[in-house]
Amino acid sequence: MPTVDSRLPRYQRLRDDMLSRIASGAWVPGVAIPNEAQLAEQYHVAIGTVRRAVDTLVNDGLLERSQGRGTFVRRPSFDSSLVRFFRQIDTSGPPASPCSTVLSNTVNKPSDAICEALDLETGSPSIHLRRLRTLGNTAVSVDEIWLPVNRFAALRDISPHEFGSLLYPFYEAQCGQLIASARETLTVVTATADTPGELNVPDGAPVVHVERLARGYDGTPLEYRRTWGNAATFRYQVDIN
Amino acid sequence: MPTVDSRLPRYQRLRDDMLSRIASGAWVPGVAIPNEAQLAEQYHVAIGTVRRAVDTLVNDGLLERSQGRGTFVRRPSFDSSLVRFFRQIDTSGPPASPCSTVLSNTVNKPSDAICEALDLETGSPSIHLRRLRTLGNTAVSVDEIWLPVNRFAALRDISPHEFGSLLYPFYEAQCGQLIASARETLTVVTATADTPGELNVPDGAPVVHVERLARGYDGTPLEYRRTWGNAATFRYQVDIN
DNA sequence: CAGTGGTCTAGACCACTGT
DNA sequence: CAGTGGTCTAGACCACTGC
Repeated sequence: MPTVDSRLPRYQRLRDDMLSRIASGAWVPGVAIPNEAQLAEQYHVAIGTVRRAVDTLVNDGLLERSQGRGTFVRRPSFDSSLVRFFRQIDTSGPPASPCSTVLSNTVNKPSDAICEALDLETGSPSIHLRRLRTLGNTAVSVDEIWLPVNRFAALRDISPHEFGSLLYPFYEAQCGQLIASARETLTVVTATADTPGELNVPDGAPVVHVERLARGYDGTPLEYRRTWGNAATFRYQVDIN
Repeated sequence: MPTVDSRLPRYQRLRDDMLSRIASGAWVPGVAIPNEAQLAEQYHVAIGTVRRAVDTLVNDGLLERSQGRGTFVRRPSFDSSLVRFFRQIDTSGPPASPCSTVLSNTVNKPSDAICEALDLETGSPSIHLRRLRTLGNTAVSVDEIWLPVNRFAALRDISPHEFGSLLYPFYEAQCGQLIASARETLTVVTATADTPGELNVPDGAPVVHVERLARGYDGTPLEYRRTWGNAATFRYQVDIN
């Protein structure tokens, strides 16, 4: 057990160490981590203690167990993202599957607020994507995305139509950048001249705005995103207790 | 271990049994449940198995452990309710604490949809509360609340100003009805003549609408609620991974 | 079949709470 | 101080996966 040896419980120190292995990329999504008996031996603890540490990481969504196969680093699925709650508005036709298209890929200087969110010097250039999401024949949302050039340089030479439908696996494949978590903030605004025209909402109509800051396993901010969507297509549900 | 003895793991059967003790009121919020050694003996299992069952209920927010004191049935706090994300709009003055007032308490026949949600015969009468929530000098939201008369009869003779600021503890004290969980659905609408006038929003302005169905420990629907709030004061945040 | 995670036990010892 | 939950151990056996 390296590093600090304060009087934290062993399973927590163990958890922290396993987390750093994930963050550093030593353990990578898709391949099994060492089995419980091996971990118990490596860390000189009982197998029950290993299980407990693994439990906490499974709970946090970082690991995934599969009986008989092993324990794996999980790729975040973002199932609970707010932007998944835009629904099809024209239900007369058949249910449509969502589709997304990158409209443009440029490099520019984002606002000071965005630089700050991404931990960049104010005025630094940044990769800027615009993306349209549709459901059936109607536009549901428009994304504006900013990425730091130093980590995402490989994206500069890629033309919009070459982007995949899912961006996060694409980031991983092209730039080796893994998204681990994000914070989203929802507000409601009214459409103005600044609202992305692709949405086709009249001025004054309510628009749902979602701001997202996504981070890597080590907590570094990797992506800043703003999404606008027609409020009429938005329906969000939570269970509480 | 009463009831079914299928091939579920013991800790799950144990969990189910403890859950039914909570649902039936045999274990009540505020007083400690039997200690782990006693439970282990009662159920004829090892203490580790008891701990595991308790763990799941703690995770689900139904029990609460307190080292050295005991394990208790938890009163739900509804910290993550959507309606807690209406914020003060006039931040020039001092930060204000939220305040809520019951405006009216009547008995009437709610819409068919509401009867269905509450598992009532269509056309059954129901208790109907209207409530105003303010933050500082501004109205943040208006609630319309429906409660089945058979369980909440004691509320009929209570005049609006006698209601407490927190309704759920009030339900518990007056009617012995405990709220265990709820489902909330958020949509965005535009203000019309039907929008509660207390909100002071102009026609056409965006309004956040939250629908809530709250249930008891046994899953019975106990309260149906609709909340309207000025969208400009709404800011909702989630962490995802 | 060997290897993995899942369940369960019985017990030791620690840390915190309230009297 | 006695009583509670919190940590940790070492081992047995089961259930599932993939070869």
